Amino acid sequence: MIKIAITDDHPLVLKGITSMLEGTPNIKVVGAYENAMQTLEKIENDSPDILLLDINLPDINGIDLSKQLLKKFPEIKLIALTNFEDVSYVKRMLKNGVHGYLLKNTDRLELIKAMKTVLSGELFLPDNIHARLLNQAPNKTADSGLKPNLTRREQEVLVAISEELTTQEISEKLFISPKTVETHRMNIMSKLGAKNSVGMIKIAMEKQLL
Amino acid sequence: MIKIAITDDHPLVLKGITSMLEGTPNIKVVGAYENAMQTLEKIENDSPDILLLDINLPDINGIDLSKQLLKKFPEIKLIALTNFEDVSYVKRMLKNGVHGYLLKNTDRLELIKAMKTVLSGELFLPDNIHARLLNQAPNKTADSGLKPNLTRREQEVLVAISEELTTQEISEKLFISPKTVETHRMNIMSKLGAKNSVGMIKIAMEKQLL
DNA sequence: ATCTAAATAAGGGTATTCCCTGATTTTTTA
DNA sequence: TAAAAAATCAGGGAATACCCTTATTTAGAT
Repeated sequence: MIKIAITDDHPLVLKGITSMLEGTPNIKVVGAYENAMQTLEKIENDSPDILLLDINLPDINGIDLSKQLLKKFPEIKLIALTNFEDVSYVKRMLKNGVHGYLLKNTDRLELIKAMKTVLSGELFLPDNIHARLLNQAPNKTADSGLKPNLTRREQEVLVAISEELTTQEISEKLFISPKTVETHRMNIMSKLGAKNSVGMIKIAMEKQLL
Repeated sequence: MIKIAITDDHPLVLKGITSMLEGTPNIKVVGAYENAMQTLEKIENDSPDILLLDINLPDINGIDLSKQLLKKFPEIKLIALTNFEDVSYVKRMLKNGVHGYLLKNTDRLELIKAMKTVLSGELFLPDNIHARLLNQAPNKTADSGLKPNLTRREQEVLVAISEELTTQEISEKLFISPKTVETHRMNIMSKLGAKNSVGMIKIAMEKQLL
């Protein structure tokens, strides 16, 4: 029997995961905590094999909590729960010894797979993020559901925008019309799901396109 | 019997809400949709009284979807599901005629209360967000030691800009004049040495201000 | 209590981005 | 070689950002 505990300040997530795991043989949810303090208080008594740990907690951040937990309970496997926006956190948590991470829009199968993986001593890294995070080298084989593939020209325009150039300046730099630059910019924004140039640069940096 | 449907691309949320409402008398979850398209396709057939609608959907945004839904099905009550980051969206959705909103870290009681409220024809606005909106909860930037000398307000404006909000939207979020927002933005750019908002966000991310 | 930094606000612009539409040419890929 | 993707260009207008200046009110520090 694998014992699971969850720390998340969203009751919805707590309920959701519990519900997902209900009826799964050999897995039992033994604890559900809403913040770091509660986790530290109750986890010893519940003695879970795995703790699913939300990164955004109200009291202290997931990084500090994971450090403390790993120090006190080195036998517990930690899986970070995260939205994909939290990439930088995840990186740091992995460095701190967290055993895996899951996107919050995970499904039941992945959840179970993650648990088996970390229990076997391996790291669990969902491959869609994994590619983005650790695979700095552009691996074109991966189905880039999350990493939008910009064309060469779009990439150039993106870089130019990130250099604070105006449309006019970019057009002069690349020897194309300002209208073309605008088209490229719109297409980049569309591909990245950004509402404006600020979002474009933010997302591009998070996805390591810059 | 109150019929509920849910639109959210996170299976966790779907499961969580369904699980929360299970066993509640007079409430039944009749539909669960993962995106806007599915919602539009299936909602007529399911004919829920209330739709819980996530604001961040993969295909189109919650604002557009709520507009469409309210036009086609004016009798349906819409409750926006949101993280607190989405304050500006919520405002716009309320303007569009949405009947209430819930934080995703809601609990069962609030959920049920929200439903009863909107069914009675009133708006449901959870008071914790209300307080947040009114008080302008200071963002927790405890470790401001390393950072350039941005003031608290500048920090808030910076974050808002990074969330792709316009000057107008930021002014509504922070309850200050658009001109003040512009002043803050100018001062931030000046402090960071950026030529425009793009540079501002880029530098801010590099300096880990975001 | 006084001084100072911060936050607020506005006028009056100019520059730039954003958005939609529609289109032609070039390059890559199946 | 045909089809698809990429790159090119444009008009026209709305929305937003950018810039400089000045000024009052508020809050924090000595």
